[in-house]
Amino acid sequence: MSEIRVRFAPSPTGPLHIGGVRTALYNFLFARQSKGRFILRIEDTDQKRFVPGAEEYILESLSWAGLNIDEGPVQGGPYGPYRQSERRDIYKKYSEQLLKDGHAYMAFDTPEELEAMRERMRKEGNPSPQYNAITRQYMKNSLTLPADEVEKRLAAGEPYVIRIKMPRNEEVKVKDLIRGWVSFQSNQLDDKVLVKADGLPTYHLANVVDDHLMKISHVIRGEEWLPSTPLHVLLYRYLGWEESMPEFAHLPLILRPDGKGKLSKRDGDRLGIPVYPITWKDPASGEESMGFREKGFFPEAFVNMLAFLGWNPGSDQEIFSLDELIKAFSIERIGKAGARFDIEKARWFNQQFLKQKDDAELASMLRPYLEKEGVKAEDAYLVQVCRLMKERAAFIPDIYSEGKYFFAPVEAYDEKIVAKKWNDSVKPFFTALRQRLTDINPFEKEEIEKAVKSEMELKGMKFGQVLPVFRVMLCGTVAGPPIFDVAELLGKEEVLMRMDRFMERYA
RNA sequence: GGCCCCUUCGUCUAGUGGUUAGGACGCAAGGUUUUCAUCCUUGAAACAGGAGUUCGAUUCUCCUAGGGGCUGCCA
Repeated sequence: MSEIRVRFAPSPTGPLHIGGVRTALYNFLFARQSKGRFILRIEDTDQKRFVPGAEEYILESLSWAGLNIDEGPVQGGPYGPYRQSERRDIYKKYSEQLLKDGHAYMAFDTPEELEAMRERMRKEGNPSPQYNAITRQYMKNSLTLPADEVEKRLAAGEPYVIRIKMPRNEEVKVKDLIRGWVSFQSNQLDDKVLVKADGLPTYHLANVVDDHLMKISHVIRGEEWLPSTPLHVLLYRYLGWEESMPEFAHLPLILRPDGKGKLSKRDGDRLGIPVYPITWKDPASGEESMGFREKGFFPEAFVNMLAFLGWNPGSDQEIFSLDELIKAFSIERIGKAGARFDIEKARWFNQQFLKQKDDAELASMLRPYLEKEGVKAEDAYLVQVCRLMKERAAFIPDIYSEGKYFFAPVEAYDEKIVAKKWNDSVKPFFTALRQRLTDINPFEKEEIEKAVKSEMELKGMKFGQVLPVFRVMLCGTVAGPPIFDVAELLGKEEVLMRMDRFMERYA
């Protein structure tokens, strides 16, 4: 069996969204499990849509997700260059071959003329006019123009495009690994532009030529490409490569969480959910869209979540490391239907990974967030905070946002609890407790608990009367880790200060 | 509009010509926890509709509906 070689071929027209990352992921998993090669090819044949920084963004996103590239523009490889704009000359040879063999022709129609033709046909009731076997007869191309006229135009340097000459009445069958055989009628297809007036190929030609030259064995891409696959099959045939044509697998799309349509940037803005792997700042508008990374997602969780959007292992296991995914992945188990992205499930995945991390690791991951907030804390202290908070967090930043009281004095007290529980019968209790705590050395949770309990007994009070108040004094809220743990970690001095502050305020 | 793809709980999905249609997220209830969270238990929740094939269809076929994609000198 020949080597498995797959490619991820984005165009650098903006940030990758999670559908793109998932496509990259499936390619990557397939390559790794079959000991094949994972190739990155930048499809930048449309210079008009080039967005600065997009290629770097793609690279960084893949790298963050742990999808290491074997061959690509940065790492090179035996079939480079891996940027289509640098392969200009390569395509020329093949477009000329198609021309020579009569499978393609030159068309001199200006964009205006094309638009006029379409407008005319729309008026005649054709909602999507095509440049095809019928209409090409009325257009300016090397099929309709006299040979000398063509020569003249060429000599004059008149711009032209090269179009495929779509055959009539042919059935073109596409074998898709996910959907089985899909067949198309060539009459329904149009004479797609293969080479643009600027001399660069369109996706269709470049993609077929490169996949062949780069010895791609499997084309795993989004479902939006299925309708143009018959065109690609024809191109392989006309170029004489049908025997070694890659296998195709068209992935179902990722749909938006609510409503209709596929996931888009607007959904992210509207629903406050990330749609990009890492934060993207639009160079034109300066607008920033937050990424999964910046939201606090672990790359492992992100990848795990993504893998399950359209694929499943056929077992009950849901938590997978990248290596486990590589072992378990199979194209056969990719679903056919579009998958709706669910932020709640994504959150759950992240929480599962967070729970697995040890306290020190969490602490070092939390550190950058604290620095951003201007919060200082000792390493050992941070580790302890993580130990107490990790059961309560789904994301690293939650450890801070849900546990600010570990790093700063309480700003706001839960007034409902204060109103309900802070009364004249508990006030003396805390005055006495404060005194008892003063004498505890070392200030450890068992001793603190003992002090609280014995004072409770003395005053004949119940946990429910006392503990919520103690908690609000120290944390401001009734939610949080076991209160004696919190007290110990805060330390005697801080605990006493917070008690004083509270009692003064609500005296 | 045309072409193509798709359709199991709200969501991600498993599954089979005869099953109590399974799991996960979320939701609800209960338990554990002095709180919150975790954890445990339980519950509600689905085969789009209609024909046909069949002793029997969620499963196979067709039709309908719904959803999605494509329909550019974009990818």
